[in-house]
Amino acid sequence: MKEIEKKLNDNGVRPTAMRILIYKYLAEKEVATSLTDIEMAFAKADRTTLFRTLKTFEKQGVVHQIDDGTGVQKYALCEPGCNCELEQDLHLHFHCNNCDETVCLTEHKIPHINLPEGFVAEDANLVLKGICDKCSGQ
Amino acid sequence: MKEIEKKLNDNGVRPTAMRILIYKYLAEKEVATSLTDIEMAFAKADRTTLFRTLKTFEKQGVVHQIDDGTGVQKYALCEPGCNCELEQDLHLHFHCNNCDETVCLTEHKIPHINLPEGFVAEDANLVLKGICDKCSGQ
DNA sequence: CTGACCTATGCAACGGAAGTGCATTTATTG
DNA sequence: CAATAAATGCACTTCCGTTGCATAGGTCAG
Repeated sequence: MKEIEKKLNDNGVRPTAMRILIYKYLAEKEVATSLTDIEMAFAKADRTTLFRTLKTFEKQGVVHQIDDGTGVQKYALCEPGCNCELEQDLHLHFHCNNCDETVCLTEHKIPHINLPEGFVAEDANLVLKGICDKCSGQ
Repeated sequence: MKEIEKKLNDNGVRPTAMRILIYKYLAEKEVATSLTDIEMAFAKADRTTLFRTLKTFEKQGVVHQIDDGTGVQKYALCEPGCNCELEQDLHLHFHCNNCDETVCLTEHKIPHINLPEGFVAEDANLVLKGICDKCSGQ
């Protein structure tokens, strides 16, 4: 518990009870999580609070946002030392068509792409879809 | 005009007046187009009709859907000979943060990625964001 | 030609999700 | 303890995708 408080403090986020719980939830879940997921888990909490908590986490580099093509924004904790905004740190995400879960493949960076003249890339998003390790093992 | 009719027929889409107009609009626009874009251009037409037309086009391989991370579904005409569903035909898309337009880079295929054991990729989506050729020239 | 039929179109409404404004509570600091 | 700032909760809006149902319009068999 204390580590979470410290982690949040280090990122400039005031460690309120709610925020610690949300952080803990994200840490245990280990897959990309939507606002609605969190809402289900914390039925008492207000959607707005959860929404703003995630936005705060994102701004302060605690989580990064993931667009996995489902049309729902998801979030996952940043790895220690993760610099989401830097192009070389962009890892890819895998969305399982079977269990509908999305995971970060932090070891797999997005390869560099040679663009046509005039195009300047600042950011990239790569999502692979298919069957994940848990589902393919069945 | 006749070519469009033929093209639609060849793809198993009945070439109604509306559909020909929509096809023409997409062809002239040359960038990924949202339902709302089309709605603006055809103020008299009903949103549902446009929506269903796009879905029909998609199913019949006339257009492919693009998720450029803006949270809005977009569509673009398939190139002749494009097999959107095949993995080797997956090209990448470029979203300009300045003019907000998304273009297909049909020449640039998504590079093959080696996934961890147990992961089976069936589909992929790569979106680069930055400044496009038109905007960087200014 | 005509009626039966299928398809396309139009209208209305729903539902999910992101987002905002404002009031209230909780925490921090002088 | 008072003053201030930050976090939380409630209500509401907007946007977009989507569906159900009724109608119009083209197609085809008899």
